[in-house]
Amino acid sequence: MTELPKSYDFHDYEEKIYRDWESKGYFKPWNDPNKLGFDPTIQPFVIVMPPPNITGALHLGHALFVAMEDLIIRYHRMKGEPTLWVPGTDHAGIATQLQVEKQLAKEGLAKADLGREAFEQRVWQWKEQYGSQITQQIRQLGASCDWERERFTLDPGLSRAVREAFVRLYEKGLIYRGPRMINWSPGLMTAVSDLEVEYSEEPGTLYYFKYMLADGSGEYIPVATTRPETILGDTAVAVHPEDPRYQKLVGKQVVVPIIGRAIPVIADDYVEREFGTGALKITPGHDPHDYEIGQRHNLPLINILNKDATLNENAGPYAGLDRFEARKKLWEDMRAQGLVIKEESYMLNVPRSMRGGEIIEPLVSTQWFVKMDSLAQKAKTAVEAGEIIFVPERFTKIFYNWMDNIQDWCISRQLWWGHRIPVWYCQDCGETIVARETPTHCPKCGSSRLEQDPDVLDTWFSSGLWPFSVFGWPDETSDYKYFYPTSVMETGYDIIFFWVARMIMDALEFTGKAPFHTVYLHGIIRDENGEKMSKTKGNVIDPLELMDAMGTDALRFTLLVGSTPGNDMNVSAKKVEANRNFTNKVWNIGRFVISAIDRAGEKPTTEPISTLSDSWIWARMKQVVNNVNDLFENYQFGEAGRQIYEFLWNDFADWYIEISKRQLAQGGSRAYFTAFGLARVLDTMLRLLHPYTPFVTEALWSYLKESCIAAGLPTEPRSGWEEALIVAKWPDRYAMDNWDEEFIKDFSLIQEIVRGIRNIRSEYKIAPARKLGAVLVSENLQILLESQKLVLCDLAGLEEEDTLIYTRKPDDLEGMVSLVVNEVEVFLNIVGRGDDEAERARLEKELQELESQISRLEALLAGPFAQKAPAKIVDAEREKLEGYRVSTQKIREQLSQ
RNA sequence: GGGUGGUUAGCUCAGUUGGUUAGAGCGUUGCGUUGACAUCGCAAAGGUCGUAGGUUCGAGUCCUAUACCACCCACCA
Repeated sequence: MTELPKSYDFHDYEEKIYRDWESKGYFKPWNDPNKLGFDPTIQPFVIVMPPPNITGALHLGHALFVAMEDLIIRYHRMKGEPTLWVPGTDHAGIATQLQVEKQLAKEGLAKADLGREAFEQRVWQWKEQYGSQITQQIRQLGASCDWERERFTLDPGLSRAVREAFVRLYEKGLIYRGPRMINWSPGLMTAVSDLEVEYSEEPGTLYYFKYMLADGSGEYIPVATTRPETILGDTAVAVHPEDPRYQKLVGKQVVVPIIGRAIPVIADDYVEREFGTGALKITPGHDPHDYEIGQRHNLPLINILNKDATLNENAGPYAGLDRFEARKKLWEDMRAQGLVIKEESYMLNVPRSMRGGEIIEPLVSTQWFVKMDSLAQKAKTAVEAGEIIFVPERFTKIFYNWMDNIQDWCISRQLWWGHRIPVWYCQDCGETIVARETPTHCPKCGSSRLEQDPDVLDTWFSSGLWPFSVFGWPDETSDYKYFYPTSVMETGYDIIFFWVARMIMDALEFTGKAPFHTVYLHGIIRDENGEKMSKTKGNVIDPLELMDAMGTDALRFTLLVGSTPGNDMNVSAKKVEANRNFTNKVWNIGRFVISAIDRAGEKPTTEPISTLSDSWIWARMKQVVNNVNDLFENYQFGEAGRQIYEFLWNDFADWYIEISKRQLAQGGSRAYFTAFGLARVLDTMLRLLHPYTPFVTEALWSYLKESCIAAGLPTEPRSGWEEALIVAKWPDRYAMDNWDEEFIKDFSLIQEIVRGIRNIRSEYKIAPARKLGAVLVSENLQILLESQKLVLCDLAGLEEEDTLIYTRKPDDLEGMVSLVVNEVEVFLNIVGRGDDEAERARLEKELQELESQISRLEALLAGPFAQKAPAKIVDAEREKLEGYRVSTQKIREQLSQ
């Protein structure tokens, strides 16, 4: 006998259940290449977890992907596939370095005080201390991943993979080093990639000024700029070749304000004649377009910025000033010299660093780059060939678009935390050595004076290798051979370019295989008003708090059911609360079922004929199982969850359990088989629900199992109880029989009658406890009604002895309240009901509604619909019309009495 | 400038081969402790599915145009 507490207290179960799962090894694939009896022919199901940053405290975005992946993993595990989910964390170069620098700052230290080695050590310390926090929180979410295979992007093995990848790309000529225009982050003091720059619209100024001709004629070319300080780096002024205003000036020299350098006027058709003054100052050192123009015209390139965005010695009198100070000062000086024409307010698109938020400066710098076009084309081809599909599909186009316009990727970062670039420079002969392992001497001159490139690689360089580096690549390990390529990549659409695209390119390049066959993309989580959550807005919802207050299952269910693939999702505590109620509902369904089983008694020798209710709930359950299977195969987890929820609450709890109470009270074989039926439905539904709410289902299922065994209930068609729900068999599709539909149809009629009677009771304010007498009349359904009399009485509050069922209307119905459901007439004996007028009005209203439906259907069936629509659809409408007609006629009769 | 998503009940959202009275949760209103559940039950109110055209026997669902919101890509000084 199991007595469960009245409400589900998740605190009692979550931690314990998780520990139990893990200790029993359920998170590990049952078919493992490192174990005896391994069968390589069985296809595994594999997900590699998008590694969260070690800096991260768990946020709802993590909670969403963990819940989603865990759902997919649990589903496949229950289907019996060897299932592996590889967890891990990312070293997150910039983010982590900043975090540690912040910590140092509190001690009054800068990283330079420590020096590189000590600083790196400090970061490792930090990682030891805080890096496990996030994985601990992921456990709390119920993630059933194989923690023995946990990886970190800076692990020795994965670092080796990074060097291997770098060297291979270099040897193929796909990695090169050179001066290029890059995005420089003065705050972070490093180069960043194009993807790490965000543009924000901000009000600013367009400055108009004079570029005086060098010939002293006093003539000038008017030029406009948004960044006056870059004037100091100008090496030409460009005009459109066919611009009549300036044509004659092409080839002449003009003078750079203040510093007096003479530069040429050139012609280039990049210049738009209509924009600004039609003349463009060219700063090849600090503008991507100017850089290209400079290349075309062989212009010199002047860098005016230091790494911290102060001006350097090329800025003459402004050297040492911050870029914005210099802008102000220079403009004042130019005004004093009469070079200023005007200022105009102007909407700027300011490039800002995604991380630090400060303004990015484009400048020319020597960095390492990956040549992308050939990699991208290969990736695109693979997707076109269907080797990888995106869910939802629309992201395929976005993917192609990026691949077609891809730029080379700047991969070097001027940071200390990350994968050091595996390149050494000979201090004697200047040779560049690119190697997998640290070289001892220069292969060219033999010198041992080698210095490694000080830079590290973009964090995403190692992330791109993740799907295979976690399995030991470049070694052909047994894990790599069995588990790679993986199955599904589940992640947010916001990192398609950063990560998904690069994984695909890298995998094809290095392993020759697509790294996964499906990319499932989820959306971004927002607050209840659709705004992005941010600390400054103060609208951040902490998943840990939610879990603590409402339970992990409630949070998971909310995230899983509230989202549609690829769409953003608004989350509020209210929603989680609603699902907390659902977990409690499930708990109480279990509580009821288990107590029924405990009282089931001895197995009787004969099995009674199933009631309509029994057949109905079973048929409905089969429908749900089949739907859920279909939906899962199409990644429609939200809809599947909703159907499970609806079935459990609205069909099973609200109707069937209520009905079962009477069946249980009847005792004997009826009670026994009712309990058995309850157990079977609950067992099946817990299986379906488990991937969503693993804890409450696991807890309940073990009680259910215990009770069933104690009661000696059979488990067929299964041969016995599994060890635990997490490894229990997933419900396969059922074959639906045509009588299933009949059960559902018949039962719906009973439901409609019950609802109709309840409705009237409510209208007439009849106390729920008060039983009513009733007369039911139906020519054709009398047998069905008779068989369901008890159900009707129980659910609609009718007095059993005063409830009569006829095929013909008796005469003594005077003064009873009536209603019509299809061809069934119901007369309720309501003493002390309202006046006849009100009753008349009610019937007339109903009649009106029916008549409008009838005329609608008559018109429909008289039109071309009858000829053109499929016969099945037309017949259904005809049948409906017939039903309405019968009902109308009955109401008319009642009105005429 | 190019592209994507959204616009459905007071609020937050479902609605995948177009099928004919459009669904849920929350909120609202009225009743209520029958052998699990007040984290509950019963009943009810509430929507011309952004707008305008079109295709079709039939459109929330497909096509065209358009408005507004959000986002992505590109970045004309």
